[in-house]
Amino acid sequence: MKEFEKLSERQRNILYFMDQYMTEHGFPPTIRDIGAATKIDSTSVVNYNLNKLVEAGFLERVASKSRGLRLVKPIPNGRNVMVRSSDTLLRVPHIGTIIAGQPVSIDVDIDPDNAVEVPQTWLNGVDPNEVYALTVHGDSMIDAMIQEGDLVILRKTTTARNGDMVAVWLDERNETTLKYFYDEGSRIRLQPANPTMGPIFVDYRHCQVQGKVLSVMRRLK
Amino acid sequence: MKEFEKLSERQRNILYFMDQYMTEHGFPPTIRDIGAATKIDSTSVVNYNLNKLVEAGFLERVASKSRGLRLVKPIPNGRNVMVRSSDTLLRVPHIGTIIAGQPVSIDVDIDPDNAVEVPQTWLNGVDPNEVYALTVHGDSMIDAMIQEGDLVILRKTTTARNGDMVAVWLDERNETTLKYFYDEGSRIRLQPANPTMGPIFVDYRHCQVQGKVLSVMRRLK
DNA sequence: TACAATATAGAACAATCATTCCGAACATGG
DNA sequence: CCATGTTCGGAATGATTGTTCTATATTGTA
Repeated sequence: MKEFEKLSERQRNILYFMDQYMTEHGFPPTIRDIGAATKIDSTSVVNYNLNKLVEAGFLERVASKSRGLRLVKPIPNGRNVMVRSSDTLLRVPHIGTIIAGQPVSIDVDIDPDNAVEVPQTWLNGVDPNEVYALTVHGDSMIDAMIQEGDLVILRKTTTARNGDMVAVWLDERNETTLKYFYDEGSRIRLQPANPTMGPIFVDYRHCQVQGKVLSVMRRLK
Repeated sequence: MKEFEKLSERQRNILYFMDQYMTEHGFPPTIRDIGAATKIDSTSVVNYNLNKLVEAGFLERVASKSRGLRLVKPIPNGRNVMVRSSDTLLRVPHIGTIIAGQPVSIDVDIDPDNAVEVPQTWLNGVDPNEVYALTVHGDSMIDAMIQEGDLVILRKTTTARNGDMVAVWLDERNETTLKYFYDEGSRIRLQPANPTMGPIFVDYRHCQVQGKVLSVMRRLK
């Protein structure tokens, strides 16, 4: 990154030390800590360079507060664990599994312990309160490019717009499936994500939307 | 959580405030900050309760250090962003795309601006420094249950164990692909994730492992 | 070269901050 | 009820820590 290279060596060392100290201790170092670590034995010089780093956008400071220091921009080859991230982790209730042979069951009483932590980004701006997660069971979602064990993040809804991937309950076939939704007036076309597979057509009365898929996450072993 | 309920109201308030203050400021509050927020106007009482919380395993303290305080156990209904043991958002360098017709290119100088924020959980405990992310281009990964636009989280490695899903470069076929890896001694079997598709067999000399897939994330529109 | 801007060093200062001590209030079990 | 342990309040103490000031180098530039 160009911006990082523009910094003086001392300033880069300060950032590296901040990064390391934060991950190690969970709180920022003092000016004197920084000085000791970067071989600057004048607090004013450390202070000077810290202000430079604030100007450069790498740090934020809170005046007159001990350790009133925070990394706000990730640094190359750093842990960057404690960098204030632009994203937030949200706890999404994990309310069960989705199996082909059953409608999705949405429990009313949500166990807060039973939650998945998902970056807010992956909710596509949807209100977190109407989002839930399901684990996929069985291989029947293969035509949706979804396999056993995948975590599906859904938005609670009973309607859908064309092009949405939705979880639908087909009472005629007695199965739940994940497909792209297209309302063709006289019928609903449900298109598999896998382009090698053909669509299925159902009457809208036999096609109950249970949720709109926001994202799919798969964890390999 | 049973253990949390055993705490006094003051102690629970302290934890909530800690959690809030940490996410807001990026560093822990002082004893006086805590006192002001929880309506305890004696620093010694705050100090007393902080030590109780250390005994209960919710906090860690560093003696005689300002703000030498850290949450080590997630609290119910808290943000828990800065809790050491809870899930953390990590910045994973997003170093390009994976396309069937090309080997994966791993740039040496990583641009930290080009990063994806991923919950640490999804790294399966792998050292964050050897993890990178790629976006999938083209439909050629369909047999790996991966489609256009998917984000693949990989661990940098040139070796693989049986059963790993790996990104491999097949110089004979001139393509990169994601498959399950099985060393059968005389040859390498590369098994698609999609069970309806058959494996391919290659000589190990023509099968260069570029990374092990840790997880796959798909964001629907 | 001369001038200005930037960077460094050291010291003194002032505010922040954790610790400690004492005594009182409160609870709990015998 | 008493005895014991826990929790609390207030204040004093001393160490930690950020800020400021002055003086000196270093660098870049006209």
